[in-house]
Amino acid sequence: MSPTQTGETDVADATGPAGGICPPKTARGQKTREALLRAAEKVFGEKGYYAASISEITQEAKVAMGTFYLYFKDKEDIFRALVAHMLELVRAHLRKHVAAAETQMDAERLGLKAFLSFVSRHKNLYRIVLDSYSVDETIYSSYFEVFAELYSRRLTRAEEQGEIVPGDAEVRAWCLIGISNFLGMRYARWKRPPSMEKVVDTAFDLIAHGLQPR
Amino acid sequence: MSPTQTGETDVADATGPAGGICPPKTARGQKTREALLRAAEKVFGEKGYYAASISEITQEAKVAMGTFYLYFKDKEDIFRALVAHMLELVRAHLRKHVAAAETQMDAERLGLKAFLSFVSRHKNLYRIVLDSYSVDETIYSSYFEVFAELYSRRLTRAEEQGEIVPGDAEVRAWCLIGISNFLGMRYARWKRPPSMEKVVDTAFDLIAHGLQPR
Amino acid sequence: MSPTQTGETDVADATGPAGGICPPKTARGQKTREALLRAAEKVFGEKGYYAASISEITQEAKVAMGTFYLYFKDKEDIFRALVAHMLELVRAHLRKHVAAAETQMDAERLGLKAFLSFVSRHKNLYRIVLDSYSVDETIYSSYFEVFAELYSRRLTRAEEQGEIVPGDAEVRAWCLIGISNFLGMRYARWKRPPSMEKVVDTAFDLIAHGLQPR
Amino acid sequence: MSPTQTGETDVADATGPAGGICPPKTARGQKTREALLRAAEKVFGEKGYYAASISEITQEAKVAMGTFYLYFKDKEDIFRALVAHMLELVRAHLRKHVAAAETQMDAERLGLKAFLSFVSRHKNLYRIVLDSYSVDETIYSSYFEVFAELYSRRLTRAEEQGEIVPGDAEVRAWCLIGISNFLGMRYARWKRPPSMEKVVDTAFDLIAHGLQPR
DNA sequence: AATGAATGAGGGTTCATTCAT
DNA sequence: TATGAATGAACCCTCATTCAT
Repeated sequence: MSPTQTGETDVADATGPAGGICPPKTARGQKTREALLRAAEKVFGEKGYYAASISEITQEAKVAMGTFYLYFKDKEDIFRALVAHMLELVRAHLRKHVAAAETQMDAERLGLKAFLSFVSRHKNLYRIVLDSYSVDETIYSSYFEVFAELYSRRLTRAEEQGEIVPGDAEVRAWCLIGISNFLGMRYARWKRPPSMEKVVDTAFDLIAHGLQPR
Repeated sequence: MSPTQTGETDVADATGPAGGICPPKTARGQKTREALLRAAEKVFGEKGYYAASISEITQEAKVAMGTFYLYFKDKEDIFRALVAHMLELVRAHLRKHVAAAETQMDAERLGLKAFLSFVSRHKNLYRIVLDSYSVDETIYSSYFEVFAELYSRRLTRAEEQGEIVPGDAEVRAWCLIGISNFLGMRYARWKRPPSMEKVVDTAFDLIAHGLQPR
Repeated sequence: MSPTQTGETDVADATGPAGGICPPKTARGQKTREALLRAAEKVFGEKGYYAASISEITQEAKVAMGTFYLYFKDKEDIFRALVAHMLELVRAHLRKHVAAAETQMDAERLGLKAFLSFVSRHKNLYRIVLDSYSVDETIYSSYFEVFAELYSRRLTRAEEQGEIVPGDAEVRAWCLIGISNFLGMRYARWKRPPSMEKVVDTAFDLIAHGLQPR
Repeated sequence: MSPTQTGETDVADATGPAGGICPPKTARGQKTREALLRAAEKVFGEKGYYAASISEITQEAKVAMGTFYLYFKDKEDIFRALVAHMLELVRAHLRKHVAAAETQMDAERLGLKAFLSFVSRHKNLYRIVLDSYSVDETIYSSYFEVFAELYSRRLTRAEEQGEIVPGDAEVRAWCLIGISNFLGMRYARWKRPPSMEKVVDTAFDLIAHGLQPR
């Protein structure tokens, strides 16, 4: 799954002799751009957006400083591209693990579990997502909005199929996001972490009974 | 409720003109320190930690740059003090509104509502709490840990009194924090915000049924 | 031997509401001034003129910052007073130890030894003397000029009394100062320091034979 | 003789835009670095280490402030490099003038003279060497240790060849350094400077007779 | 005589971005 | 396409000195 280029497309008004950043035209250029994104994930993830410097990224990617600006407009641009990229990774991961679900609530359960397994392996994702709030509140919001819509759709469907008791899908969606988000964030950092099974069971029990028809 | 001085006490070895930060010895000094904290709340809240400069804070507080360093070691120090201060505010607000509750679940409901009303009036709290993650992950964590303990205790008590079905109190606590946190964060920014009544009802319904004995 | 007040007397043009620094009139004031000088010796000696701050001195002396300016015009003023004070100490020490000498060359020998013993007990003297060069070259020069005159007079007398071969007293004086100064500076810091006896013997042998009539 | 890079090599862990100070990779970079060192010699020499500011140095070198940090870690770093550079200059000068000497004591005489001629043309060297003491005592010490070894070796050889009476070479070395150092320092600043011939003759007479076999 | 809060100019340092090659 | 030197605005922080009490 290649990284999207959200950042660049937003800046049609880019000025400058070279006419702004354009997607790489050669295979070599493609390689360089990807190396920069990979480096950005590492550096932003480890040090945070503000503590990280572009030169650290270029060093990590083993290119010269000037090269950076051939592919990204500025520091924020690469960060946006990175967040979009990470979002894609999460969604792909969830899609894969939820595919086998037979009911909406089953999907919910599998999704929760998949999410926990994802973040426990990508702890840096959190640093990046949270940093996005200080960079530009809308990046942060849009990140979660993607999930809000996903959850809303699922809840609506579940309601239609009589799996759950009727209720405001949007509010419930935010509740579910809140649950998985906090569990995910805490899971990796727990003092004495309970087994993932147990976490998922406890949380899903709450959710399932909270929503089930009565 | 006066702001705690977490930050400063950690740095007894600080060097500086006056031999490091020392608590103000006169009433005038106390006033100045508080003015700086108030200014910091405004500036950090509006612009975010990294975009804010110390000189903005001192200008807002109407003191000279150097005065800042009489009371705080650096930008991070005042930020820590501020987070601690805000945490106190939230807790005091919750304490007040939950006092009247007769059952634990009643307390849960009142607390959720109180939290939403608090954050809808202190939108800056969010920016500050989220920024704390980039400043120092542990500030962020410790902020939520306070609530985790509060919720855990309440859930344990509820379980003892037969109000809810048995289950892991810690995991459930993080679920509840996730819910109130995300609802709080979204509530102020909702496109077409539903009434707070409705949000609280929907969320509490989920929680109450999710936990109730069966 | 009380510290001289070189600094203040040089600044008759001091301006300000209080009409400049005036020597303390009360016994209490005298005490405070001396405490400041003692503190200055410690702080300047340990950290160097530029690394030391006035607040360190006032803290060491256990007085408030403002008090400093009741007794000294500024940082440089107390430093000058301190150098003058130290110079007095050295001279007094030498005077005492040289008193018993019967010949000029005997005085030379005893003086060299006394100087080494003085600096090996007052290592900070060196830091202060050398710092004086960056503060104001003339402080440094005047410090050594005192010794140059002392040596010149002694050499002239020695020559008159036939103890030594005739020669330019001033140049020789600087040679002797150079010798005692460098030995003094090195003595305390020697890797495996030879006995002071040996150092003095070796150096005096060179000097005595270098100057003796032939 | 190019300046050594003592300072920089010590700080491999330096952080910074370009990942710390690295030796210039292009001829242009080399030029700039040298311009900075030349500027530093002028500015430090004229104003002293503490009174000099980095921006003065960069202005003198006609480069932007930021450029400084491409080649030097900080003010102290360039100062160390400068001292090392000056030391090289002195040694080269001495080597050249002493080469013709036939005996060790002849070398001593030529060296003394060469040293005086050097410092009378490079008066700033003194300010720099003396300032080095306040910057870091070890710079100052290491500067003189180079000469101590040089003198020690020469004296040992002289002794072996029967040119001088036996004695502790190290103590004598410090005596000789003291002499040339103080004469050098005073020579340029003498009120009514005696001819250099006379100074050298007087001092060498003292030294030669002080050491000659008897 | 003493206090300690307040001042603010001044300097060091960083780093995103540009530019010449 | 790539390089890496150069830029300079922006900001943090220090500390000698003044001032009100």
